Amino acid sequence: MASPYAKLRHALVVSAAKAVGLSGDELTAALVSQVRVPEMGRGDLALPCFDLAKRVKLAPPEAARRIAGVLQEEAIYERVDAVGPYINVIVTARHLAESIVPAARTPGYGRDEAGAGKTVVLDFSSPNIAKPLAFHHIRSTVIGAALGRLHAARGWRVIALNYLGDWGKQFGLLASAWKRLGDPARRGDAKHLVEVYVEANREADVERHRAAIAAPVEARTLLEQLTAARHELAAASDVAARKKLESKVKGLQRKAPEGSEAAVATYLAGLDGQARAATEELPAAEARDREARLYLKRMEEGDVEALAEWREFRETSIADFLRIYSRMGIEFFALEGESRYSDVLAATIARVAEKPGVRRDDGALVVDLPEEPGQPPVLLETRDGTTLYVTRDIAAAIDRHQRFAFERSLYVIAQDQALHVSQLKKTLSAMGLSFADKMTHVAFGRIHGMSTRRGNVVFLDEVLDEAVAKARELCEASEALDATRTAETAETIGVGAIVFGDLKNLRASDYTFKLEDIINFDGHTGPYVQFTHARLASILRKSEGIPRQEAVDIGLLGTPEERAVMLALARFPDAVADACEAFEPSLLTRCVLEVAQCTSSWLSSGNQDRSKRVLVDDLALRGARLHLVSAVHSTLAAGLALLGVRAPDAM
RNA sequence: GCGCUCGUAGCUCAGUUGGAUAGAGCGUCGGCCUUCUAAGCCGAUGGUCGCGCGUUCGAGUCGCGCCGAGCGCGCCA
Repeated sequence: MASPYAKLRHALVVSAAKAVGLSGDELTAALVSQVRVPEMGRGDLALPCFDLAKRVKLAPPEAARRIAGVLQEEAIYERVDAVGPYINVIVTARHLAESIVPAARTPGYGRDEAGAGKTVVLDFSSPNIAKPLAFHHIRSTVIGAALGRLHAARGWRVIALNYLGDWGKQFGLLASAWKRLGDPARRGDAKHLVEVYVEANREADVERHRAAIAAPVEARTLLEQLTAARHELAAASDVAARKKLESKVKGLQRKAPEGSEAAVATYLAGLDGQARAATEELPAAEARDREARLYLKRMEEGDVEALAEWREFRETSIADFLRIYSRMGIEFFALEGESRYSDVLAATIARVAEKPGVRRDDGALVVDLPEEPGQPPVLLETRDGTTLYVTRDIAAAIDRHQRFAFERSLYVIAQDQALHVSQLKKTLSAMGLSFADKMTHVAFGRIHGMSTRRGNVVFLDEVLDEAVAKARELCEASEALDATRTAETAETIGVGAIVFGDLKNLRASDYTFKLEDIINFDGHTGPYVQFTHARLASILRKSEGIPRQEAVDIGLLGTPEERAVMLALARFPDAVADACEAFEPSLLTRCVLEVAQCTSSWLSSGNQDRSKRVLVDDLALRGARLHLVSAVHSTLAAGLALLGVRAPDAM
């Protein structure tokens, strides 16, 4: 079912084409996509006539004039202007109201059946057990959950999978460190597990120790290179050579220590000290790293004791994750970790090995992708004989296709992993599995500026708590809110602000995390939309009932504020469809914001001019306005629900 | 070095397959609580769209070059 907005565009294009003697579905489709909202608020719709004019060999302004002349005769247009090569139309308020408001009040407005009979598998959130659910996990979690709801709204069967990182070396690390660092009394405490893991990771970080050992030499080499490069630059005369040297010096300066001679000496001495310490600790770190690998090996060989330990850690982490997911209203079809595939890995490797290009290299099993020269090969198995995550992803992809026969399989994973996902798809393709084409990497950008109070991790849970605390202050001060509902409403608003805040950003671009911004509820935020929704609910409560559809003359609507609200509402179904097809929830977020903004202006206009209020004395007008209120109220609620944000009726 | 992403207002970001005078929010400044909820509304301020060529009737958008940023690149996930 087409949206009211799509119908308006379609009608305009069909008439315009007919006016110059053209028709046809293909032409119509092409023209519909050219229709836009005119600038300067000079109308409801604008059609640039370049394309149309070309087809009938007229100058664009001439074509626009002719078309405008014909459109003027149509009853649904209040005004038609040809401005140069553009046609701007204003649709009559009556037509807007009649075509939009009843549709928007229909339950299920924005939903359709485009995905009926099809299955989408979504892989999202996917935290690693033993590590905390950190703030950066919000992106995959919230984008994936929104895409699931969007697909469901379009009739898809949705399989939401949380592919836990519950297998791998990090378990060996945690288990072996637990014996030394763990507090037996706090076995079931997820926070304590994280503490142990972080410390274990630090201890066994062989790379970090080696880097520390190499650091003093590297720093001195850099300084020498910098000095040499500066001398060369001073001596060089050729312009091209100078330019090259300048950029070299600049590059070196970025990495080299700076400051006075004394400061540099102190810095180098510091590095020397760190290197000595690292040299001492390195053997222990290597031993712990080896211990962790061996533990994983024992797990993969089915060692009962090792598996029991692993299972317990896993349960503790999962319980904590589920608590946070439930705060955000997120449910999964299943939490299926990598461990699900531990039994079929050998068979998977054997199956991949049937394809040419699989070879042993320094003990490790690698797959060459010949069509990708210069690209790194895929590693299936380490020289220790343990598997890597690509191996497990291959097994998982095959399994998912067998179980769900998906039409789409979406991997909501950070952009960083682009190479990994593309290798996964290419390996599957090379194995002759054509469903690889149905797999899409829904990549998202990084969150910068995670200013932290401890270490490098901001816990998602803590950010939610901060936002809820801020919301509670406001709720306690609110006169509109019943005191018994403060806590519940604060949770709704605080969590909603965080979820909405993330989904407002274009998924592919990086964004900067600032706690102050994220818990600031002023401006275009989740609480802004929720607040608008609450105001509408309040009006409905005070209205003494909404008249039946037949008893209302909806065409009485027509102030500029009301027109703006209706036009914004008309685009809602398009936003749902577009957000789903582009895997871009922010398209819906922005649409919802626009509806809320127009509505907010509309409602506030009643403060200056009482005749613009919804609850006016003229009962016919009041009835029509109440219908618009109820249309916006239900649409905002539906939009927020798709995004995973609750809509309070008072705040 | 190779590959991917990106550079728009003081800050954070939009800008629909190339279309009219590049838009929001935050911030700053000024109005509006006798108000269907001020978490709001109205107005002002603020931009050589990184730089330079090119394609086009038309470029923030497409191509090339340069400058700058981030990420990835065999035994972690």
